[in-house]
Amino acid sequence: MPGSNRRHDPDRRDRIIDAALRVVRERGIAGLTHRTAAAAADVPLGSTTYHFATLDDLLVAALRRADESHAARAVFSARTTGPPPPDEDLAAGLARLLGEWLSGDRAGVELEYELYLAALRRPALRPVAAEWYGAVTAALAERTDPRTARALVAAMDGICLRVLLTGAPYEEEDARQALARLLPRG
Amino acid sequence: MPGSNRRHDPDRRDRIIDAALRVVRERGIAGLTHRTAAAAADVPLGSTTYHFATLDDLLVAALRRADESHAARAVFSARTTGPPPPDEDLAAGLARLLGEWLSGDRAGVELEYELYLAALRRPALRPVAAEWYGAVTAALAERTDPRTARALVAAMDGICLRVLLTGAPYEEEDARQALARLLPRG
Amino acid sequence: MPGSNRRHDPDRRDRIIDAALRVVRERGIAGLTHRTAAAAADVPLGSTTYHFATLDDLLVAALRRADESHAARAVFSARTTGPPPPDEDLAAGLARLLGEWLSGDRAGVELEYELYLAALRRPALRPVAAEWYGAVTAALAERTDPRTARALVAAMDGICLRVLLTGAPYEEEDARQALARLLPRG
Amino acid sequence: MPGSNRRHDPDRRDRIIDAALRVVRERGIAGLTHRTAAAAADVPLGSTTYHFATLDDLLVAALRRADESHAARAVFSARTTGPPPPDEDLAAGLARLLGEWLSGDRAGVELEYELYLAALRRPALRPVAAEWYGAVTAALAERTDPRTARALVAAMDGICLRVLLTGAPYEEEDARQALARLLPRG
DNA sequence: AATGAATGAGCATTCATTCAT
DNA sequence: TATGAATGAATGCTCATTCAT
Repeated sequence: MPGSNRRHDPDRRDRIIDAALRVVRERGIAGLTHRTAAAAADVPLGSTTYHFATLDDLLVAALRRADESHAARAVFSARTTGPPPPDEDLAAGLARLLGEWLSGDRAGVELEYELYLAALRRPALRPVAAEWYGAVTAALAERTDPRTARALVAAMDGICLRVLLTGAPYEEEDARQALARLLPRG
Repeated sequence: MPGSNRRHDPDRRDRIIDAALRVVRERGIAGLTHRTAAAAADVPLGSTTYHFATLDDLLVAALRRADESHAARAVFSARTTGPPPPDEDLAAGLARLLGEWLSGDRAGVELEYELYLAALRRPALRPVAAEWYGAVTAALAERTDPRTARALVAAMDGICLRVLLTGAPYEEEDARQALARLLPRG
Repeated sequence: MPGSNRRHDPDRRDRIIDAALRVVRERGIAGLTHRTAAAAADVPLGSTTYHFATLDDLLVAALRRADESHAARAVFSARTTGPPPPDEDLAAGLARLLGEWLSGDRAGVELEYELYLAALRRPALRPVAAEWYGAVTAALAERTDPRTARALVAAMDGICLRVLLTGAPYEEEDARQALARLLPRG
Repeated sequence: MPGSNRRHDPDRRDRIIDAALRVVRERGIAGLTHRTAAAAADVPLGSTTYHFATLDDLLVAALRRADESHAARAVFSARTTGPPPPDEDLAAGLARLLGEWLSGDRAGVELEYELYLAALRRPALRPVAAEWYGAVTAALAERTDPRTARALVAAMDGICLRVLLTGAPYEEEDARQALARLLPRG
């Protein structure tokens, strides 16, 4: 069986990280262990402990990668840069964006939020959370002033949180109106 | 040997909940197990599993109690009921309240937020989170309309989250201004 | 709430036994505990331990009741007594009977066999097993001689066992032929 | 301290299986746990869970080994292959074989039957039971046709079952006569 | 007579980590 | 360099039984 035991496997480390992200997506951070990562990556247990001596090492690597490929961030950038769509204002655009995000891949939404919220208890993750917050705020600041951008991000965060934590439905018109109020009055 | 084994202990359930809150405060939700709760409450392991068949049951009880004894809620009520303080508007009051809360017992703040955020991945906690959200919103609605109250709560949630997750300092004036914008325009 | 706490409940013991049988049917003997019986009977745990001090007491009572209401036994009697059906011989009738039994309520079949086989390791159940064996043999002996009846019962037992233990399909024609060979040659 | 902890122990898996068989022999399947197996094999608990992730895995291995080393099977082969003993026919040989088996190591007989019968409620064991059934039937089929072999095995199973479950004595002459009837009539 | 509370023992299983190869 | 084997600790949870009421 040629190739059955891949002795030289330079991508293995990367594949373990991807597998770890998959595990967190499906079973939460609490479900990430050396074993679950090894199983998801289809590598021996010893391989995960070899490449990531402790679980924290693996978690940090996973978060870093999640940050890089963060879907929401890309979407944010695409939507909030460039000339504004002619027929909708910023508040309506953001409200619609939230609606699309929340009604899309829910597992992905939860994955991103869980990683983000994990910073509450893991100081090591705070720089990553701060980076993400800064990136989103900066993207929004291109369409308004920085202070307003921070307020918008906070409000959007709180709105999403309510949906995700209480199971309440997302009310796009409510969100649009709240975000609109936060904009500077011409 | 009378009294050597306290078979009759009517407050035991309550003491276990308190112990669970202490454990979560000090070691996070991940540190809460039947065993750690039993040790913290100084009761046998079987006692925790008897009163709370699953860990989720214990977590729900803990979150509910945290809500009940939530300092912030009491303060909310005190601040938002009765005639408004003459020399400060609602936005300034809420911004000051957040500042006091965030600069007070930080471990307590993290405890409450961690329990609240845990609902993201634990559906059993969602009804409790929803209750809490509803109670806070209702308290605020007495000073404004319900839709505005929801927007205020979301914004405050998002503002706190940023402080807690990124380590950024709390900017009371920023918060005041954002909350003020959310109020209906006279 | 009238009747909500039924203080005097003379059928409770009986209901617990019925519940125990239901538990064994669904989860096997290994699944029968004071707790599962209490839950199935919708009575407090203390009620099961009160009426049946040990689990064995409950198990014995359950087996006795199963024996009484043994469906297969009734069917056997109905089929093997009275004048023989004109157009089928004894072997064909028994083979058909087995087929009907095995293709009917499989949980019931497994319940009965599990209780029966439990006598292997529980001497207390052997008299019950012996009684059942004797009853079936006696019913068959009315249509042939006792020695042949015992052989028929043994063969039927072995045939069922193969189906139940290996998952092999029941082959009625094979069974009919084997049973026919066991009959005395005219 | 060389040798103080035997990290390298290539036979450990085998010893655990043997220990499991010993446990089942003495305390029944219900008495087989990871812990009892570990204690009987004089290995740490983790060693049993490492080699057999679930109890069913251990049970399957035990049943397979019991089958392999099944004394009866060896005897079967010896008795049923080669030229038939001149002075006894197949039925008499099998009846004698059963008698020897049932009057020999009774704990061993019960061990094997208990493992075999456990397939009734444990689907994981069914393939092993089917293998065993097939092997015995194939051995017998060398002395007669397959259909007759299956009938003989079923009858022998039923005969043994009656002895084991009801405590009735084994009647070799009855058995011989029943098995003889099952043979094809020349 | 009946039962809620209690508890120590035990369960299968998972785990991070170590170690010999 | 890589990994199968190993292990002690811990996990959530179930249990039969006891006991005070």
